[in-house]
Amino acid sequence: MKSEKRIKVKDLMNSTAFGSDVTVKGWVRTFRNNQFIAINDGSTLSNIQAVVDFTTADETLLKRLTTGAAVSVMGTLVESQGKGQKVEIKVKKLEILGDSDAEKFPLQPKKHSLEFLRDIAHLRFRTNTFNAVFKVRHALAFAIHQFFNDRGFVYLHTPIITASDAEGAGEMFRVTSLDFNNPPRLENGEVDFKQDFFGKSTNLTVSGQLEAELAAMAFGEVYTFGPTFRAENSNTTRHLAEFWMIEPEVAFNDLTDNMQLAEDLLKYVIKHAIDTCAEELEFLKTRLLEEEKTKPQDERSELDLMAKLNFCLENDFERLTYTEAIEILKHSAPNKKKKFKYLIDQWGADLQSEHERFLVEKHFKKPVILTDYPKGIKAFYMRQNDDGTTVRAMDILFPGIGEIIGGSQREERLERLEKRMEEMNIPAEELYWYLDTRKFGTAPHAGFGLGFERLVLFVTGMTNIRDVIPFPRAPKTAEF
RNA sequence: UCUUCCUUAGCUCAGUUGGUUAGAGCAUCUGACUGUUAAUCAGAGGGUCGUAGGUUCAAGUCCUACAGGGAGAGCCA
Repeated sequence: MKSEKRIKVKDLMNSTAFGSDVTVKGWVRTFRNNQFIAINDGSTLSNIQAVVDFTTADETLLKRLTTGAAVSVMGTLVESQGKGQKVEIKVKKLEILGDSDAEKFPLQPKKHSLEFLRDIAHLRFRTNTFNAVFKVRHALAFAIHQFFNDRGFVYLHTPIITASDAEGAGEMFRVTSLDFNNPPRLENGEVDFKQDFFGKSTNLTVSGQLEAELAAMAFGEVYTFGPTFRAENSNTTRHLAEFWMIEPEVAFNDLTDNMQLAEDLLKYVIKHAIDTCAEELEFLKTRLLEEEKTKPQDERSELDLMAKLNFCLENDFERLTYTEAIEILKHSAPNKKKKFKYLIDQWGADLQSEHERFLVEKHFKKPVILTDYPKGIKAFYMRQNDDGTTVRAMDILFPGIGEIIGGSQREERLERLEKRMEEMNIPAEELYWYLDTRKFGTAPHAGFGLGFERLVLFVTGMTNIRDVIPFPRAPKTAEF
């Protein structure tokens, strides 16, 4: 068959060019009744129905129309006689581009568990659920760039390999070209990293924030959007060893500006997903409803996916300080009845997941921004309040996800910063370049980190973070 | 890393107080039907019950260890 120009299924579904010949290429989802091929080409969740005349068609060719096979069909676009679809293709020419052995191909035209699909992540793109999830993921990524671009931010590529292990944002993955079995050693037995590729010990980045701050001190507003690596042994539905993070950093912003930027960003990208992924979100909404049917009544969410997203757009996020949150928690029913595993008794304790969930899902029932945490439980670079005990930190908590954003106004005063680094045993010499921003033209500034996969989790209504990134990297998991 | 649950056919699962040759639906194969919508109907094949030990006359079922997976926790985004 000579190569006719292929038309995407998405463009065909609403076409009224009946009688014209069209070519469609895609993958067989099902072949029914020896004559109806459901073809999906990924452009839409919908399949186009191609009808073959089995009385004249080559029987051996029809036998090869198995689930998963790649096909090219040329035929006349007609109004469907059947009820399930408006248009279909009356096939004139059928070509199998790639066979798919029905005995071995693991996907069937039926529901599969997410756990099973995770094991065949190289094939799961071919399912409706993952088609929808990754379309939404794309839309969100695109919207993030558009949001910042429209506001004059510079997209900054911060390094993936870094020599600074000073930030303390978690365990790091070492990067080396030394012979792992026989590394050069110093006289005291330690590995001699002077002989390593970079002449020093290097790791994969855990954050681009410190570098972003440097650029913010020149461009005013910058953001990063790249992969981040944490070697934590975290086995949860919301942690990955390799994930994508968005980190805006804005000069002259204070914490209030920072909160507003974060809220605006989240609302903008969710709106964009609603506007551009109507079909996908509708599918995911239904999927979630089906999934929740298997749960007991009291564990089901009150709002469906679309209602939840719209609710998020229409309401201001609840803003309160850590201290106010502690007061609410202290007097909450679960605390008094000792239902919390960790009871809130005094100021200064770190909030546990159960407390965050209570505030977001039970008390306020909407996204919550917590600010002004005790300095003891937060990073060295956060701006210290005059009370001497709290810092200008903010965490944005989402229902079902927990912390989706963590950020702060940064400590721009050199002396305060150096003192805090000393208290927290952060080696100042290694971070001389960071401290230089405070020596030369320091200015108030603020920023935050948005966990991209957590955002995708929220918008798609999926519940395991490993199902919203194509090839998840997690402890004991690096397949594909 | 901790707690807890799970592992039976390609997939999803059932399997009684331990008791003959371990079942179902879907998928696959064969045939029928031919405007179907996860097509339908008839028939067939397919399992050393996660692995290794142990208890017992007898283990899919009870015990132990290990492996893999899920959920929750910690760490965080």
